[in-house]
Amino acid sequence: MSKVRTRYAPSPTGRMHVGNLRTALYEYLIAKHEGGDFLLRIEDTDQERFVEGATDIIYHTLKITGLIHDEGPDKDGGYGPYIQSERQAAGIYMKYARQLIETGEAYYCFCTKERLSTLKCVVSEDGDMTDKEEDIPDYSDLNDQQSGRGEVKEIIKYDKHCLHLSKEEIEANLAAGIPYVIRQNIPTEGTTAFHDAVYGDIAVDNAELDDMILIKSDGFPTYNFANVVDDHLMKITHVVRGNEYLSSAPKYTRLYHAFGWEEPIYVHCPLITNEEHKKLSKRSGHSSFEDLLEQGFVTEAIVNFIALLGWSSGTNEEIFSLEELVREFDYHHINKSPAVFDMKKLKWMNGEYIKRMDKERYYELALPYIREVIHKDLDLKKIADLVQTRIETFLDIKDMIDFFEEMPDYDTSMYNHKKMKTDEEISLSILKEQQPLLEAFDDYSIEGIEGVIMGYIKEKGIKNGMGLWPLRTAVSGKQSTPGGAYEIMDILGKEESLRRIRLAIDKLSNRKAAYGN
RNA sequence: GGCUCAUUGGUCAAGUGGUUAAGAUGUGGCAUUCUCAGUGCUGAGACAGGGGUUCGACUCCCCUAUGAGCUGCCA
Repeated sequence: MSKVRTRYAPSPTGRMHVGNLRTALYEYLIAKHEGGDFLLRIEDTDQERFVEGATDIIYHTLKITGLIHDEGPDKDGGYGPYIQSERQAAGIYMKYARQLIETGEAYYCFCTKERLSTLKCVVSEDGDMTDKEEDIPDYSDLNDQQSGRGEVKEIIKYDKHCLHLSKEEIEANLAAGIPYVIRQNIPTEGTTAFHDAVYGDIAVDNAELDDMILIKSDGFPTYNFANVVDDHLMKITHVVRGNEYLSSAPKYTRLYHAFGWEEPIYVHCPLITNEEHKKLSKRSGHSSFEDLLEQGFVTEAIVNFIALLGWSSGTNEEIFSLEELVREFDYHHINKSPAVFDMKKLKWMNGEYIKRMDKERYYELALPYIREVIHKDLDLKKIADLVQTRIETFLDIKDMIDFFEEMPDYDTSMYNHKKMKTDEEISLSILKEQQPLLEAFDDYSIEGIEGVIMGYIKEKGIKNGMGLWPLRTAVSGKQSTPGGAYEIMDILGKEESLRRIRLAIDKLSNRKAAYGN
């Protein structure tokens, strides 16, 4: 069996959609699981949608996720060029298109858009005929279209008008420089069948298939054509792509047959949807890898999570490093039904990764978020340690530690706590008693403070909670904090801790005065 | 509208004719801890519906329903 070769073939149109990232992941895993090669091919045949800088995003994403390609524009493996616009310039696609014309599998089409629009029309609900052109949604943001074609009742296929042009007419048109496209000639009868590794055998009536355009009037190939040609030329063994391509797969099959090429193994992946079970869109706010990074997720967790969207190891294990995924991944276990991108579970998984992260890397990632909140001269690493086991994303840090920077304005009712058997009254007297003890010593380490406070609690014979709840509340002003009173005071230091305790005493005293008891 | 695909707890999912239908996440409770988080224990929660085939169907077939994707000189 020949060496496994897979390819990731994104078009540089912006951010890296998580669906595409998962496709890249699966392609990488399939190749690496078998010791094969993973290639990168840039599909920039749509000049209108090309976005400056998008290729950099692709390179960068593959790099930081660890999906390292063996061949690509920057790594020649002998099958280049790896950028379709360059391949186009080299005349590759036109050459193969002409070959198809020779054999009658394709033909020139000189139809104008106007003529085509009379063919393809839209009948709206009320029966009005509208020009289809007007109804074409903004495809640059197709994902956000909720029902761009909701009213489409009927679309008529291309009528093969130009298939019947005589050789002379074609020559004359070409000579006259009339714009043309090259279309695939699909038989009107019979069926086309193909096999997909995930979905099994699928057959479609040829009558359903449109004569799709292979070469556009600007001379560029369409995705449909370039993909087939390049996959063959680059000896791709497993073609992995999203489920949205399943319907067009028969056309690709016809192309392979037309060329007499062997078909690759198709692996169509289930769709990734949002909570509403719709294709993940920009509106959901987390459709791209970059969105996720901005939301405080770590790359390993993202990779791990999306690997599990449509695939399962069959074991009870869910946390996998990329290396483990390479070892475990078997594309035969990819499942068919669409998967909802569940942020809740991603958050959980991200938390797991943060907890397991070694200190050095964790500090590197967390410190920037801490610096956003803390400007005082505090031990930021200690603060980071406190939240490492408590956050799910780095964005959680802010709300958790803001009280270190500035004492929040809190209500004294917070001192009422049934379980701790404490209220404002009790808290006030406890704080008043603890204050001088805390004034009188200088070792503000966790152990030092613990020694003093525990000594006090023992002496008074009260429960830990009763002795600690008022203190923690006083120094934090928060219902809940990462870590306890000792840890907080250790970070705050003697001066600030006592300042806050005095503040609390004042606050409680004033309240007492106000209520007159 | 047509075509294609899908349908196991809220979500991700295991399961390939005989199971008490895993596990995870989320969610409820209890315990522990000065709070939170964590940890431990524990609870609730699923085979879309209807017909077949079969001794037996979550598993196979058909129909229905629902959902999704495609239906572009976009990928």
